Amino acid sequence: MTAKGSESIAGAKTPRTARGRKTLRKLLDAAAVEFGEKGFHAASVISITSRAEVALGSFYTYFDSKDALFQALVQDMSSQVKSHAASAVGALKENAEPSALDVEEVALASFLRFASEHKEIYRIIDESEFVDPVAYRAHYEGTAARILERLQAGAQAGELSPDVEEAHAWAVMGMNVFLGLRYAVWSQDNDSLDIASIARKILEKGITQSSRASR
Amino acid sequence: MTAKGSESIAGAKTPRTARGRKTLRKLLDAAAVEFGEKGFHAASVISITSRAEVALGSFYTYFDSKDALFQALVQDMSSQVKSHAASAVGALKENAEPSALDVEEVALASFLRFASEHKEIYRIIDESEFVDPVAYRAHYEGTAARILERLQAGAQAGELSPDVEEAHAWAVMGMNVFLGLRYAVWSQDNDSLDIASIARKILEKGITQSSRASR
DNA sequence: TTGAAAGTTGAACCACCATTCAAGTTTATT
DNA sequence: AATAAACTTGAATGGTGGTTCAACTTTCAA
Repeated sequence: MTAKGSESIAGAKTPRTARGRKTLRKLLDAAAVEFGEKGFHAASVISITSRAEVALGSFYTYFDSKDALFQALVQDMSSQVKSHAASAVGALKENAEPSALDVEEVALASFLRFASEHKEIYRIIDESEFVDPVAYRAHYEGTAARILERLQAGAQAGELSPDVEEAHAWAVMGMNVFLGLRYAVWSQDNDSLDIASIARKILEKGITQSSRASR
Repeated sequence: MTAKGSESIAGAKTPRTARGRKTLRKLLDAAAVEFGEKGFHAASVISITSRAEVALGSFYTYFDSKDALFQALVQDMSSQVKSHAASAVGALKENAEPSALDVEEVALASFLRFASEHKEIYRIIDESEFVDPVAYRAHYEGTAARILERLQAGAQAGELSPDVEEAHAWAVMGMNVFLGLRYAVWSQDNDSLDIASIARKILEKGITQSSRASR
């Protein structure tokens, strides 16, 4: 779960021994589960430490406060979403020059897969609106900016309408987020790929130049 | 603010005198502001009563608990969003037989107007995910169901693709919600009508039958 | 091996509310 | 005017849960 192995976690005090690193990881994992299940306020520090099988006091060896832990988790989740999509898109570009729509479809499909494996992200990102508003805005503004870049690249290439602007990115993001909530988090029975291809079709004749859309 | 004048509020004890009705209204309005500004947990009962200029104890004359008040507010907000959009769409149908896209555009425009006048809705609905999960699901499932009905009516009329299904409704809802967050709640400088027409164009060639989209 | 640094432990502290309640005031009714 | 019902008031209660801390154990380095 959570990020890689060795880089230091924002907001957490960096452990100096192997034992410390193990404890920190246990705390982060337990916290992700607790916050995902109960939300920030209902999850107590003691519920987190006992899930992690660590003493209450140890918590404060690694975090200044319950808030600091939550903020660390938001950052971690946010950057995981980002890098997950980025690597899926990157992989796609390895082989051929994909169309802008291929890119969006793959980005959504990878997001859906990620969300169904980490259903906590929704609750954690959502609750950051109240616990860490700056991180909340940063998450969505950053995501929208990345989408907009892709769309503008598509416009540049002549595949998408030259009028694409910020609002289009927010519309795409909204679609993706809600499809994820409904079909990755709330239920699993639908195939992610089907959902992604529905979204693709919506975009296909929506932001493609109409002269090409008619084909 | 909040609902009309005389109907009883779900979850609140109905006052029997004019003085009581006035106090209840003050509490509901103060609560909407407090919850909107601080969120459910950071807003204390005493902060609500003192904003309403009412004694702490009076709160419990009208509500069984802080939770009950919040639930009343969620229901109120949810049904206000619903009826606001419904009446805008209803008004549109008075004059002529509008196209399915006209209907969606008007529904979004009215939602954006409503959201910019009631920026609290976002935080209240969002936080209901943690405070009253049943209401949270009900809100989004209900909204999606209403959108789907409209889309299916459009399909019936031959204007929209016959394949429209639940996922399309969720995609539209996601678009609308995020456009509202960005352009009605977070900033105001853009014209709601411009945003609604951008969304309309996205849908226009996305869910319109391609034979017609080519025109 | 040994001392210092790192990490662990859980009881105790404390601040913060949600909620209760008994005593008071206002309003409606006859 | 008189009485009951409705409503108001804010101090007191009780529980929760974040945070601190001093004693203890483990790990690391020389």
